[in-house]
Amino acid sequence: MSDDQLSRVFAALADPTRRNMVARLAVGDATVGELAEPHDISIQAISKHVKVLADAGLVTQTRDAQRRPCHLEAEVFDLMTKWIERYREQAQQRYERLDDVLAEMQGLAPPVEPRPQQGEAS
Amino acid sequence: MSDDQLSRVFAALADPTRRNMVARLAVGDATVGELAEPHDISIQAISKHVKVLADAGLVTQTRDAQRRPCHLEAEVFDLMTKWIERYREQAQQRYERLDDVLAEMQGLAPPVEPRPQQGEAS
DNA sequence: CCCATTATCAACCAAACGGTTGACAATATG
DNA sequence: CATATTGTCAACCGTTTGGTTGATAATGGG
Repeated sequence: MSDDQLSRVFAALADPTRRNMVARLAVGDATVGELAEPHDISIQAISKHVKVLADAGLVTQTRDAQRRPCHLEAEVFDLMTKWIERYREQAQQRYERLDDVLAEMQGLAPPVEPRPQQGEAS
Repeated sequence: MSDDQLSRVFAALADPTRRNMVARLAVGDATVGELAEPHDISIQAISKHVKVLADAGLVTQTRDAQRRPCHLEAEVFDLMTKWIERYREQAQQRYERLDDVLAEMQGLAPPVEPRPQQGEAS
């Protein structure tokens, strides 16, 4: 997967409206109009969202008369998950090693200040 | 995980510079300056990227003299992966059911027409 | 053939984004 | 204390994003 497509996939899923559409499409294929129904925005806006999802490779469209049924492509999810797992695992492993270090330190050197502070309460 | 944070996490990872920083942090904690080094942009820009990652919960910062070491939080990855898996699985299952249907259709009359009616999921 | 339905294209707009530069806060050290 | 180091804040700027409305394409039904 190209870096560029990965960016497009993450960006596509960063919008709650589009995540809703993905959730709907996971249930079954749907036309643009059907995707629009639960939302309070114009069908043109939904059409644009579909285009974003399609450009990311998350959705494909076919034709059925005037309708353009949208279909969710499961493959892209796998590729994205792989990227995530790669770094999650590394970080997790480092964390577990840290646990070992902390366990070893118990009863030895003075304990590290547990929560050294967080500047902002964002 | 709130819808809002999920949006922030996906948005944070949609930027290649930030994904690079995550990759670097997966290897080990790093200061803002260290994170900036491989990139050709100002340290202020990097500082902003760190803030985006922190707001998404992907990174925490502590203090060490003038330095602000950044630490990758593995937990958030799990939560994101869970969201993804939920829909990937549904789509995959539908795909497999479609295979069944196609197999069944060979030499048979079509069963009930699947009516993709409204089905909202958050 | 005309018209209703469905979706896209085009132009526009406000807000957010990713970058810049300049100022300054926080801290260690000569 | 003066200064160097490290990072953040603030203001600004061009581009992208997510929405709008209006026009138009594509198609099927009466």
